[in-house]
Amino acid sequence: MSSKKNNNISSRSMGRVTLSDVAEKAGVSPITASRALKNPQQVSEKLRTKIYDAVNELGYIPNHAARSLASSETKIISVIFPSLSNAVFPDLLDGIHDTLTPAGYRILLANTHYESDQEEILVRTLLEQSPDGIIVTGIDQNERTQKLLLGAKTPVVQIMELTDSPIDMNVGFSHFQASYDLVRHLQNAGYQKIGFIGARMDPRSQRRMEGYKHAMQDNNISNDNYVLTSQSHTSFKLGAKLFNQLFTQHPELEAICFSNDDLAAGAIFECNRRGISVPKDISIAGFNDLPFAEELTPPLTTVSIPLYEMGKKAAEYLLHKIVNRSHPTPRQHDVSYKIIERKSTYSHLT
Amino acid sequence: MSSKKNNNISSRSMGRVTLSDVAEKAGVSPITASRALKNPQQVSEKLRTKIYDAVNELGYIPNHAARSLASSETKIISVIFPSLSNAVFPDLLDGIHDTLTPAGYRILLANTHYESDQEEILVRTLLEQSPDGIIVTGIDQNERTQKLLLGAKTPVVQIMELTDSPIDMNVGFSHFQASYDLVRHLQNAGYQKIGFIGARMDPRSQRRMEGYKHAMQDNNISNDNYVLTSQSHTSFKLGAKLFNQLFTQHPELEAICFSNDDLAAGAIFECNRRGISVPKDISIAGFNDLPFAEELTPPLTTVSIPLYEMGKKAAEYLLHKIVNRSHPTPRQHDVSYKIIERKSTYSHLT
DNA sequence: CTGCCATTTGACAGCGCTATCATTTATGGT
DNA sequence: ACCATAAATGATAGCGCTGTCAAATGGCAG
Repeated sequence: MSSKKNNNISSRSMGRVTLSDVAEKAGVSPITASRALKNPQQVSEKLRTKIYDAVNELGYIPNHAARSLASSETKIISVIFPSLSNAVFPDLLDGIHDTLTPAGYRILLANTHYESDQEEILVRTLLEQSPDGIIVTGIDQNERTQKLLLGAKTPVVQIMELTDSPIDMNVGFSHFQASYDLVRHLQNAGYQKIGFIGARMDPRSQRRMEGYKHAMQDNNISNDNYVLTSQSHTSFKLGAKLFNQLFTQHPELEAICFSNDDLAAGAIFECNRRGISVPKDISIAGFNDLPFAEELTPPLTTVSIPLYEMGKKAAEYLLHKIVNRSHPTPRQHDVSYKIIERKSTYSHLT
Repeated sequence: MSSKKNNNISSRSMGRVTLSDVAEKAGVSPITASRALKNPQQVSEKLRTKIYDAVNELGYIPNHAARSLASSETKIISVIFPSLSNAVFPDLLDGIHDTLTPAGYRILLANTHYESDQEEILVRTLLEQSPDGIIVTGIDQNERTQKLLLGAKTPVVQIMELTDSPIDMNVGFSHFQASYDLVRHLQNAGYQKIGFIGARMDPRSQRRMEGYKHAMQDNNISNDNYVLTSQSHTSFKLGAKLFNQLFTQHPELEAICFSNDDLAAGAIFECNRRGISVPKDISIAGFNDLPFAEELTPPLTTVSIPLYEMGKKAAEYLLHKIVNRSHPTPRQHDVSYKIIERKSTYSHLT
């Protein structure tokens, strides 16, 4: 009765319930059972019911590896982030997840810890899964990584930043422009001596710093001594430390832009502890508009990024290319940003 | 020259470079090439070099699906979390990731958004990948989910909480006990009228509330009116709102325990805004010891959880079972917790 | 009742890799 | 030199599923 190999379960098969078992139980051929699951409308209702019953009775669970091998579709999207502890990435991931999961895709996640060698290794191992799409962070993949990605002929979205020559597709915003705009905004509000504090100095932090520098130059008040950076990992404590360092050295500073909200919040906490009044004694601005930004005392002026939307858009771009076999036009999407002015800066106006 | 099918590339194969191509180029049989990649020490150095050269020259990337199908090993671990925006999970995930990635495993991530029907669906789809292991959050999987998990004969770790009857393995700590201890600690410090504020009220929040209630009962000063919960999603704003509600109604309260740091921080922010002195007018305690807890004004008394370690341990348990085909003894690991006393509570002592 | 089309079902082969077992070649002790 | 043992290589046969194409079935006009 049962298929020839069922009698002596081989060590390889592990006794798993297969589609053939289901088909046999339902009295149809395996291929019909397959269709009943993948394209139900192609199978008469009578057989379909029988097959579904058999599936439930046997507790059949499809084998994804076999399906992928046969159809060269994996329904897997690989996502490579530089970090998870940085709160922007969980938000981004949520957007990606909520778009892909309903479409039947699963997410394979990897974390480079901001090391670009890691990125190459991870891209390589993730490509072994032949994912149907890949999302990578930033636009600074090294050449070999780019070649790998290109060679895989898999849809790719570079996320977070904007580039004129995407590997494939691109969803993000200009960190340079955002930072530039923020500084110009402060300048228009009357600030002149503005400092910059950054940590980790990954490519995006770098570009924010460049935005700051250009804005200062364009206003003819650039001063390299007003810039302080650290290679250390971002934290509240580091924000406090760097703030103390820069502000002690340059008490003439009127405002400081931080490369992210965590550092800025650390500085505000420190000011509260030391009795330095923000924004009267010093104004402070952050970047990202994390949830705590508006809760600080004083609330933090910062740049808001539509992270969840960015994740959604990136996922949609992938799905578009998977379905239509060609990317949406344009292949680049600018999600933009918004300068959020709060009490940590606007004293000079009044 | 080339293998029989190479001439007319079939529509299915998509012209991918296969192991046979590598073998042919290196002048060996496919199986030897396979070994050179998986168990290099089994192949003579001479052939190994040839094979590696061929791999590089052709840009060969192994097909994971084929490997899984043939070996019934997927090198995939599925992780199911209820949320990513809750900051505890990224930390946990980092610990998992950093343990599994060096061991050659990849992470398939899914997010239930705290919906238990979602959990069942996700478990089902993730099982289709035949993961080599699964990590699920909490111990309250519904019966069908448990059966699925059990039937899959895959190593499973339930994480975050402790249970006497794990599906397979269990790494976590007792939320009940942690909360109980925190309240007893406050009582020992002289507090009597202690309130509790909770949100989202997932199983872990529930158990923390139970811990609070039992500690109050054991001290014979239990009062149901001192408990306020909401089904809404946790946020700073909600913490502030619930705090206002409870404290207005019960100004006699001396301390309030919050089900997590976010709510507690929201309350502290609100107190700062309203000029309520913490801990003089009201003491506040949180849960989780997120990075911002010690930076608040005043710093927050809370319960510290070794999240990264918990993730690591869970991953190690999986690896142990995968390698040894039996779970570590004991199959349960208590990562414990630590009560962190900070300025938001200890005024009564002095 | 025949013939034509659309719909439903099935047979076959193969996706790319590895477990298993058989075979060949090198190693070393007497 | 011999044979016993170990190490290196290969042939075969699937893993579980689906693409492709062929066969069977049903419906209906003439």
